Amino acid sequence: MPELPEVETVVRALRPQLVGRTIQDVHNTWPRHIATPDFPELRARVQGLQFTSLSRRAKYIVCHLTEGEHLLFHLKMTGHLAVVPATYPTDKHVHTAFSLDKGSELRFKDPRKFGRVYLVRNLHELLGKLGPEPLEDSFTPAVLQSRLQTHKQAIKKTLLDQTVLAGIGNIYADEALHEARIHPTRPANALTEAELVALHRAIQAVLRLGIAREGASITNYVKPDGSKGDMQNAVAVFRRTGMGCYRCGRVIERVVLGGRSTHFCPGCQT
DNA sequence: ACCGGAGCCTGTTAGC
DNA sequence: TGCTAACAGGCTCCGG
Repeated sequence: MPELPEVETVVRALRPQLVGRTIQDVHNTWPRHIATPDFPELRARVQGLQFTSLSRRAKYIVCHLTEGEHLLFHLKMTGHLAVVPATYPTDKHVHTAFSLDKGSELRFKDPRKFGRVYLVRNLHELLGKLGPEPLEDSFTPAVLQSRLQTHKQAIKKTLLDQTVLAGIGNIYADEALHEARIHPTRPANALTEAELVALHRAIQAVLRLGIAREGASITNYVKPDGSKGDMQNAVAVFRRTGMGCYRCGRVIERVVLGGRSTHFCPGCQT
C-alpha cells in the first residue's frame, strides 16, 4: 500500500489521535507481526508509556514514547493503522492492537501479513542505513547526483532502493521518471546535469502532489478513517498501460524491471 | 560486488 | 459460473 505520501498522510491523521494517549495493554494474534522484541517483552515495555510525538522516516511511522522508547510501524503492502473506540467491531486481519486510555484502541491490520511492528530505544539501529528524505531542504540536485553516481543499474530500480533515497515506491518512481521525461531503464549514473535537475524537481513535485491529495487509493490503500485518497486521479503513467500519454498521446507501456511493474511513455521518456 | 529470483502472505482480478 | 494463474503500492535473503 504505502509510499512516502501515503505514510505521511497516515501520520498526520494519527498524530492528533495518539499524542498524549497512554498505552494500557497490547494484544497480538500473530507473533511474527512484531519484528522486535518478542511480544511478551514489547508488551511489558510499552505498558504505561505515553505517545509524545509522531513522525515519519522513509516509509516508517515513528511513535516517540515516554521513557525513551520508540514504537515503529511499517505498513509494507497492505498494512492499515487506525484509532477506533475499543468497542468498535473487530476485523480478522487485525494482528496487533494497543489498548489506550479514554476507551480507544490503535489497531494494526494487515491481510498480507508483510507489515511489522518494532519497539526500539535506539532509532539509528533500524533507520541508520536509509537514504536522505527527498522533501527536506537539504535534498538538492547535487545530493541526488551524489546518491546516484555509484549506481549503474536502471534508474527505476535505483529510485526504489531505500538506502539511496528514502520513501519512493513503485507509483512515485514511475510518476517522477515520466514527469522528468527519463526512460526507466537508463543507467542511474548516466543522467545528464539537466536530467538530474529535472528528476530532482519531479521527485519533489510528485511526492508533494501525493501528500496534497492524501495518497493514491489504487489497490489497497485507504486513510486511517477508511476513506480514499485522491492521487489515483492524478497519475500520468502508473497502471495506465495501453492508455494515451496526457503529454504526447503515445500509448503507455508496461515492462518488468527488477521484478516490479514499470509504466512509462515511449514517446516522451528517452 | 552485483543481479535476478524466490520468499514472505492473502485477496482480488483477469483469463480460459 | 468456476477454476486457475497472475498480480499486488515492500523488502530481505540467497545463490550464481
